[in-house]
Amino acid sequence: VMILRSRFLDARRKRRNFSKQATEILNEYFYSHLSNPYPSEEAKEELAKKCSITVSQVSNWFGNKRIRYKKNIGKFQEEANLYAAKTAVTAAHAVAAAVQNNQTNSP
Amino acid sequence: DKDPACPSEPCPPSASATQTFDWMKVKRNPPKTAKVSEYGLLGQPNTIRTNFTTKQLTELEKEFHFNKYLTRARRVEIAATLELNETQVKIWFQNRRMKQKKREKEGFAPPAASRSAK
DNA sequence: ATGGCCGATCAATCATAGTA
DNA sequence: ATACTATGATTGATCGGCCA
Repeated sequence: VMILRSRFLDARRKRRNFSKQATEILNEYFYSHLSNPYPSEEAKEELAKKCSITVSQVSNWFGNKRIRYKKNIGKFQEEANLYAAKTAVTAAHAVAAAVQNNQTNSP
Repeated sequence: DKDPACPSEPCPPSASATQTFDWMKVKRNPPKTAKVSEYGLLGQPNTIRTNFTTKQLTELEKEFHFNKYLTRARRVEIAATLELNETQVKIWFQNRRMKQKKREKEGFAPPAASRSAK
């Protein structure tokens, strides 16, 4: 038991939580792509830059987020709605623009 | 990115019915770290993640620095010596190579100056 | 058709940061 | 200081795609 513990003597485990803004950006992406929260390599690089973290960290974040989210969807419902509403604003603009552009849609 | 968006958003009053997408249903098959030959009875000799001992890891690491890739013969030899499956040794090397590549890519300490200061 | 490798991901766990 | 929870990282192993 204690033998197995030695493997984790790596000092590299000095975790530092990401900044609030970074988490904000990551969550925004996650919830606005909830149907498929798998950012492409390019998207990861972009997120990494915006969050000032590495691409690997972005991957870790999404990996952990996805697993933990599906493990207990209910626990994230509140957070999900929060970001859903936040991104809804942006979406609304796009929709509004689209609607205006071709409002010739009638049943 | 795609936009299968909402052809018809039937979300009445309730709320943003955050549905259950496929990725949330994904389930991985349990590890088949076979070695069941001995036990014809119990169904799971080891269906869980193997914890390599320090000794095994040390040996694997040493071999890795000698050769990044294994030959069939070497794999058999190491597997026998460390009491692991050839598959486990093979997989360990693959993961090790990935880890190596990842380190070369961003192997230095990122400044990352940020304190959440919640 | 077969088997190894790659790249991405999963899933469980470790160790620490943050919160009560 | 104490107990518990949130979260970043690590890693054995799986999944799908590609190639010899």
